[in-house]
Amino acid sequence: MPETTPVDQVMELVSLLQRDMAHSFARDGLTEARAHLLWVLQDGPTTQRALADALRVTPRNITGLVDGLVASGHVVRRAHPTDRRATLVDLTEPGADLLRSMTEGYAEMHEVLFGGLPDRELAAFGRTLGRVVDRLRARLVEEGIG
Amino acid sequence: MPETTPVDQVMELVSLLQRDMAHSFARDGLTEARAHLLWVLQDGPTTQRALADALRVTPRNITGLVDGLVASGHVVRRAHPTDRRATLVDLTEPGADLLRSMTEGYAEMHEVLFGGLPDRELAAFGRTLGRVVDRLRARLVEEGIG
DNA sequence: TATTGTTATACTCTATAACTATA
DNA sequence: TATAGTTATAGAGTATAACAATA
Repeated sequence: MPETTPVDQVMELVSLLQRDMAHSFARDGLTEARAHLLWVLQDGPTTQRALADALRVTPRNITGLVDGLVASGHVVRRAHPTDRRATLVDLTEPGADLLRSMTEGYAEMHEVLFGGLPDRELAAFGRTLGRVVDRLRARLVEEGIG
Repeated sequence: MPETTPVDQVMELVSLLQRDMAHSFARDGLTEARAHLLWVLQDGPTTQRALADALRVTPRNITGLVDGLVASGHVVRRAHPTDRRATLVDLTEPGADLLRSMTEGYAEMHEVLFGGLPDRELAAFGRTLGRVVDRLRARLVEEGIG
């Protein structure tokens, strides 16, 4: 019988989580990339340049994603108050509503994944996971994908 | 200061792992979708229909992915021995070599993520992760994404 | 000179629908 | 009738390169 390794478990987690999120986004009429952009707008109006950095894609991409979100009524482009080259992307009222529901969904994820787990078990899990994430981050830096 | 929750940690893990894998695949001249297809071929020659089910995409997609992998010399199409409608996709020698190196990379991932961790800690982590994965799987079934 | 965002172009992944060959 | 895979068509995400406006 094929044994399940911790690495298998992690990969399975990634796969399931991706499917779950893609499903949620689709239900909201969003793609993953657009949902990601909306998520970044939590921090307030943002230039397209900053969005490109946050999403790790080219500025050209942001143009397309923002175009889509403008068409769907979730965001608007506004003039930057001091830099006339730059454009600020900001949430509309419906966009802010959607982001709120996304935030609620994110909070509920804690209950879905960990609800009812003993505090000690959850704490231990978090400690180990923290180490794993740190190792992975270090590896990316090593590989120059920092 | 913004507190890091276990859900944040999980999301960070997913994000980092995706970047790491995309980087590895790109280094091998593969996209994520093509790497996934190659991975499925571990189990031997496979019909395109079975690949479509495994990758959860439409048969039309498999045509495109296989076309790409044929062009890059990683796989070949072969006649199905008994069903003349079906096509078997099989690894070439270079494709098998690449898959071997992917398998090695997968095995090394254990060392990257968990190397040097005490057995007890790793075992506890695996137990909790198993529960979390089960919960997530149950949720997908509930949502009808089974 | 450097930066911001756009137009132009191209590639990949994805989907649906219609079709052919076969079962 | 149903299934396997293709052609046709379309939309979304991604990239590079060239460009205009502004810093």
